[in-house]
Amino acid sequence: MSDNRTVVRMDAYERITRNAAEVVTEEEIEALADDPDGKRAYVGYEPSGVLHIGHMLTANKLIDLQEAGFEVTVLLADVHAYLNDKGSFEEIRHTAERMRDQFIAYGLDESNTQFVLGSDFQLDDDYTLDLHSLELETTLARAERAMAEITSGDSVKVSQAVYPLMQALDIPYLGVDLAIGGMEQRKVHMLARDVLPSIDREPPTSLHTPLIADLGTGRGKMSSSAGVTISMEDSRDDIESKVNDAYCPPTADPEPTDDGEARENPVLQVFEYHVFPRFDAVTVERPKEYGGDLAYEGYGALEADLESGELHPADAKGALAEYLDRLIAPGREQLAE
RNA sequence: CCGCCCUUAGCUCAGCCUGGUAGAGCAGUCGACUGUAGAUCGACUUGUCCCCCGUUCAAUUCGGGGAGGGCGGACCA
Repeated sequence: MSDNRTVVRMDAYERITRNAAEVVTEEEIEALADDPDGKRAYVGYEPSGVLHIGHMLTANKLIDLQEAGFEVTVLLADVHAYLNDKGSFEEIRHTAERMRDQFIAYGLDESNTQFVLGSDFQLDDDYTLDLHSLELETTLARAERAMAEITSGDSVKVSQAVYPLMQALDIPYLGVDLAIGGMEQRKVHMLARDVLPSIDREPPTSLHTPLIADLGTGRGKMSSSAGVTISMEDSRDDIESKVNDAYCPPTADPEPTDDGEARENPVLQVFEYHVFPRFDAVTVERPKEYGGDLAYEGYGALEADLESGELHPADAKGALAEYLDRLIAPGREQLAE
């Protein structure tokens, strides 16, 4: 923090809640923002070895929280991944180890981030008995609903009903004040709020990041399993090509498809949720014939320029690839070792 | 445990009755047109037809066995 004078000072509440799709509850977040020091937030990730843009979105929020004074726990959820049919336990555990370095390379503050392996505490006797207690409190239908957006595979296993209950239980066991996740996690967090009091634990406050639309179509949500994603494995050329192929009408509010399915502008979304949170200023390089370079200090101005036609989507894409590459380069180098 | 149905391209499925190694839509790839993408045209690609055994000159197709998935198995009808 050697040069704070050029950085716009943001108060804790604003930094904590910016770019959030939802916060539960507003009052609880305000209380945390009033005195963030020593408070702990967490995200759980199923280990995948390589960080992708979905991980990066919640990681941005963790960085915000660290800058607001929070302490941060990253749960490398090896047991969860196992329950979600992601492979053998040994394989999962191995990839979990690689993930830690990926997060550090991405920009989490190493001295202020606690990495915890799920299996380090989720197999303890007390935990197991508490888990069974939550199982007793929860109908199968409720657990299945909570998992609807998370489950992999086409048939629901008993393990996948246990999964959200463990997620709930992790919160008190990790001593967490604030649970972070994408919007696909909201039903799990609501379940946690409902069931934790039954074992005399505090219901958690949660904050959910938005889901970014599929890069290629602007429809649905970007997924690492289907469609195009961006990860730390991508070369500069990969990124340029993926960004160039992205759906990008010259507006922030595209027309729905002929079938009536809603569409977003994923290029703008990536600027909003990935680029501007990490860069104070963004320069769009533009050939002289089209008016020369443009500079932005916030997302709103860039969106407005795209909307008005001042900024052409092709130029926006060029800048997006450049800044995404800067975000990914450290992780890519780390992977290469 | 018992019964019925399903398993064919990345996805949803047709074909099998009347055996001769297979199709559609969507997706994807490549061009054209746009200073991006999309839309729209044009061209193109894709398959252990779930596995094993049997019958047959020949099996995705017929028979048997197995695996995976779905639904059902009080009463009422």
